[in-house]
Amino acid sequence: MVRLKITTWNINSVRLRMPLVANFLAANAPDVLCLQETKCRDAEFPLSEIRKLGYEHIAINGQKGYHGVAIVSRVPLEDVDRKGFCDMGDARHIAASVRVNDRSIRLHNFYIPAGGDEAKPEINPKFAHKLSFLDEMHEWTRSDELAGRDTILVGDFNIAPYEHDVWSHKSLLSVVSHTPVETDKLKLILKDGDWVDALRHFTPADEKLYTWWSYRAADWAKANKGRRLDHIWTSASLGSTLSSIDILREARGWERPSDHVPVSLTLDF
DNA sequence: ATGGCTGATTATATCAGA
Repeated sequence: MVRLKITTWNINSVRLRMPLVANFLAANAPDVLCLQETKCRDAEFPLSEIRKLGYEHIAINGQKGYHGVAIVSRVPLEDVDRKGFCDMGDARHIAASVRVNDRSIRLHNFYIPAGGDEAKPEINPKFAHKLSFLDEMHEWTRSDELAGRDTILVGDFNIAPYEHDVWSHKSLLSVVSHTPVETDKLKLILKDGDWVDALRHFTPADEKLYTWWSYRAADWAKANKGRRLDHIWTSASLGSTLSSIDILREARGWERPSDHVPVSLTLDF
């Protein structure tokens, strides 16, 4: 049997939090770590520090100050690709393939736009961008590029699609990340592509599941007003390989933490 | 009580996050 463990983590500045990345990799040893919000240019990415930890294969798509995604891996990465959804010049996607036995598994790492404050696309261009991004992503998931491939979509989707993906469904219905227009779009992509929502695959629908807790709570753990913004979806072809998931809640309590925690999926081939 | 915070920037206030 071959085991593959993949983690997604919105790191909120990879340079600032490099010590946390090192601790996480040492203790959890995923094969592949997908990062979002790296917040640095490619030339500023801490390549050598990560390589020293045994993760020698690194694909990055960065930009100055904001956004930015990366895939770091212990196993070779093939066919690295970066897509520019919505033609904004944003670094919000990077893809690479890993080989398991005789199968090529395609990984797509996403940082979907947050969408700003107002859930009204006519007055808020950031929310309009988020909705357009979802529409483009939907089209792309139906394209030939994905047809018939073993695929894993991961990342910070910035949407908590289901009632128990937020601390209060009622209070958040008008809050960007949980409004019906965006959760409907995400659920349509999920359904149309026959994707497996790996976190929910292992967790009953009525059980609360969060991957993000705001910095603004006086005591994040006590308030526990979380949202499930980070996701791992697999193609149906990988359904039988899904073994377990892990949401590393304790990472939210680390010193100078990201507001997102690492989310991992283990697959057995 | 969703913003009370956090991070990056040719900074000392502004933008972005969500």
